[in-house]
Amino acid sequence: MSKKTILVVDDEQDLLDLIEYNLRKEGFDVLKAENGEEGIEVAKNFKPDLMLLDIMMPKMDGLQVVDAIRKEDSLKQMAIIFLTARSDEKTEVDGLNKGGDDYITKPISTTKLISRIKAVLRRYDESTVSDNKISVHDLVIDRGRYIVQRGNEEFQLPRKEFELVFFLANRKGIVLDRQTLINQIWGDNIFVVDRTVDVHVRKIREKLGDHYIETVKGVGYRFKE
Amino acid sequence: MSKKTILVVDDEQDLLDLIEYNLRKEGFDVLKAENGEEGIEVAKNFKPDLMLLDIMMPKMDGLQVVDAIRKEDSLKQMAIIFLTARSDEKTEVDGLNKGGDDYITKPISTTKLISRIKAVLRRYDESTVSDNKISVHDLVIDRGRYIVQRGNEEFQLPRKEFELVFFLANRKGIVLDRQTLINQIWGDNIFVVDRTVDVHVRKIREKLGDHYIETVKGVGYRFKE
DNA sequence: AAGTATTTTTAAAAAACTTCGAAGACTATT
DNA sequence: AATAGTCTTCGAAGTTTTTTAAAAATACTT
Repeated sequence: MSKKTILVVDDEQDLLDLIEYNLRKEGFDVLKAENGEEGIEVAKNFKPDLMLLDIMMPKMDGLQVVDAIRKEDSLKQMAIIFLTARSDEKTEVDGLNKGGDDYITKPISTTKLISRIKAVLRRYDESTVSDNKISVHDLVIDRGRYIVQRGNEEFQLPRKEFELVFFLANRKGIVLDRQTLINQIWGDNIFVVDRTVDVHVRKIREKLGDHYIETVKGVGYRFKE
Repeated sequence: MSKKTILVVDDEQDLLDLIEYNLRKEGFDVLKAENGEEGIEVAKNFKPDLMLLDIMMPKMDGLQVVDAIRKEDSLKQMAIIFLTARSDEKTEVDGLNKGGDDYITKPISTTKLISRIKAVLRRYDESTVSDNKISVHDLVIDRGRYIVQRGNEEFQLPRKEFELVFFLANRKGIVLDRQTLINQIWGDNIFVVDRTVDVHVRKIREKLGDHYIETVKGVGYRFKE
């Protein structure tokens, strides 16, 4: 199973760093955001597997963030774990209907955090097995079968190419720069030259046709809206 | 598939109503009970397909309820999902050993609840239907006799090879990575080198021909659609 | 229109992955 | 305890994919 990405949203910079450090040590990819709005933005762009969300934040609080997220079709199936300042009855009840999968009270125990995260992700995997399939334009990109279909045609793309279209297609319309693509598909600590992305894009276009992936000069690539 | 009936057992009236509302919206029939004894009673009388069971309840707790139910022959095959106050490792283990199919932590996410219920019911249906014999393409794979037939030909595959084709054939089209195959066929905590899978695939291809199992480089194997 | 920056192509090297052949370990049966 | 059939591991050999590097093409700027 591939590397999971976790988005941590909290207004305390220190805590953010601490959590990041510990999650990375466990082999997760980590994204950070310091407030609700930013969190939503990052979530939309990167589709993390799980979001660790502080409930108490200035401006937009955690529950509002959840509301916003559950409205997004593409984010509906992301797991969410709340961070609460204290196990406060009221908060708990509020969260009940809001769509969190679990909650953890501060101060945070690292061990607890990790095991809770793993538990949620594990449960998630089981119920989401066949959910990695997306239709865009005239294509069906099916990660279960590792196949791209167009009508009766079937394309068997090699792994990196496949992951690349799949990733782009899941974020159609938005431009992703090369480094982002590398971080997401190759992994954060892998070093590859960014021309590599170009070559893969080219191969995809060769096979699927060049009207799916658009290049935005000076920035990166984008799946056609 | 006919309409499924779900029995919800919880001592909080509010939660009971909330859950009922959401389940009905999803097209389930819903039964309710406010304590363990009542739950057992209703279960016996109505034979629901699935029981949503709070672990923490006054008088008779959830685990006792399960004990009682698993004794009843007529209820043995009902699915059970636990509701727990918090994801507490110990409860988790206890509960799953006791014969629950899944558990959900409060606060409850409606979306999650629904998808979890569907997943469990799906699994149930699958395991009840056609368990031991499957026809794919020109093959009949019969687990009762450990034999694969093609026309008049009969192949007697050794156990591991057999389990492997059988497993793949039951999921035809979808790509399974080696680790998954190992976990499923060899067992979760058994350690075998993943080349082992390759060798078994090769043996199968030697005997049955190589047009059944396809290799997806970098990912795993897949039974041909 | 020339010059600069960026992307696309191409080709070849490097890395990753699968297959194959063979041998040793293990099991069950006689 | 010997035999036959299975299962697992290992190390090439053979493929395919991935990456790099460099030339050609394209877009952008002044």
